[in-house]
Amino acid sequence: MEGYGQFCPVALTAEILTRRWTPLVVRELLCGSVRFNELRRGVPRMSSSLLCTRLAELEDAGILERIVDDDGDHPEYHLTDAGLGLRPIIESMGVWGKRWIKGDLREEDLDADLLMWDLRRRLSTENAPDGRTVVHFHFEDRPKAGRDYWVVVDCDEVDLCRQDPGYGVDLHVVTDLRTMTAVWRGDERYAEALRRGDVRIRGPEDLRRSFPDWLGMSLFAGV
Amino acid sequence: MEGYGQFCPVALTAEILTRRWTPLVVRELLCGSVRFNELRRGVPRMSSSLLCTRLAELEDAGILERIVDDDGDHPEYHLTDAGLGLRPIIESMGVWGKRWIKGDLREEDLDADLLMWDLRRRLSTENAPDGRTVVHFHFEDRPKAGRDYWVVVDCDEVDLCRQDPGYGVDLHVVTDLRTMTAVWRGDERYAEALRRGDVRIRGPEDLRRSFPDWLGMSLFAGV
DNA sequence: CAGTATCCGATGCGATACTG
DNA sequence: CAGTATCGCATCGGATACTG
Repeated sequence: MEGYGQFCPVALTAEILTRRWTPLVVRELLCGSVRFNELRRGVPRMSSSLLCTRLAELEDAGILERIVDDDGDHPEYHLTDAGLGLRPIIESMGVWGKRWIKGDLREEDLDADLLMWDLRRRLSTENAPDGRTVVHFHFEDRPKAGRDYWVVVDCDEVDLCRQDPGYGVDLHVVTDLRTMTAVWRGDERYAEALRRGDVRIRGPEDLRRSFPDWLGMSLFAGV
Repeated sequence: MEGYGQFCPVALTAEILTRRWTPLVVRELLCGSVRFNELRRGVPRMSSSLLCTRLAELEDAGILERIVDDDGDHPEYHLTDAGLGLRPIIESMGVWGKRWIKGDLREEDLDADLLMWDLRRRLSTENAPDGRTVVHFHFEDRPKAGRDYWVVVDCDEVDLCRQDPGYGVDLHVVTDLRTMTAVWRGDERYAEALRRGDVRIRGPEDLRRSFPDWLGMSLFAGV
């Protein structure tokens, strides 16, 4: 891509930051992803080759460092100070999007994998019950293959599975993807969705009650 | 351009805002440009057809309104509230660029037309001398055709000319484009450039002395 | 002044396959 | 797991010319 031919700092920043997928890769890094395949899950529709290219560009721009531990060969990508400095940009993009992009989400922007991956990351282990808790999410409007997710919360670890991990399920959540996404984004209140029956929940009373406290929501839900 | 297929507000914003030239068009609008050809001068390397397309996209996105006065047909582009809400994004991009993009400006990012157009806009008429003042900028490193600019300050109006307006010149500024750009961006202090002889100035003592007070600098010079 | 229209070329990017 | 390599198409956008 050609540059803009402008000395203005906005233009110089735009040259780096407005390439396709780049803001989302930075968002993932800011959210704490460090491994290649972690990043991939945050931008599932991006090809691995393009992710590679973008990571290299970001490294060239001094935004991240690729760190290879000398014993293992599991590289990690860490934001530099310059990279951390991008937070206000990404954050204000999120705030603006939440505030001003109106209307229902497009069908093609719903993505259960992504939703569950985000949810996993923001789930509050502190507020979750002690011991191991398994939550089964069932998106009844999805095709069979992509309908079920199990979230295993154990101490400060959260695992996301596509198969029943076999420990038994403590809490069943039955809903549709659009509703769960809206709740996650803070477009809709959990309690309200529950009341309307768009979310159904099955399990012991105390778990059902505490669930919304540790479920977590999008970073921008508050806007 | 395909979307990102994500419900995340950052992704939704990025779909609109990261198209080529779009952030710069928004920057111009935020700086107060409202007419088509005003905007063009702020993004001189952008083709008029593409500017058209972008303006239409921004209108569709609810970021600006195209206002046609019913008597004349001189449309104006005004940011909506949503558009004004983009300021934090553009501003943080500028701040980041100023802070973190290091090294000398590339030769191809120097642009005398753009510099003078920016400078015209930020010149402080309040601090300028009373009556009409003509400042002649001469970029000695530029080819003959793009070397000379005259800035006419009169009350609260500032005009930029490519020909000597013929009122006589009150202040001559001789420099090179890189130095003037660096001073404008706040990378270099005016006084320092003057001392080093990279800027030479000719005219009455009082004008020479007050000049830096009303010359103005980039919005991001302070960073 | 404020755009449209048209054309064409580069290249960005998606898809797919392959590797240590 | 963490990438490379290759290929080919679509489309974006630059250039240019034209208009009311």
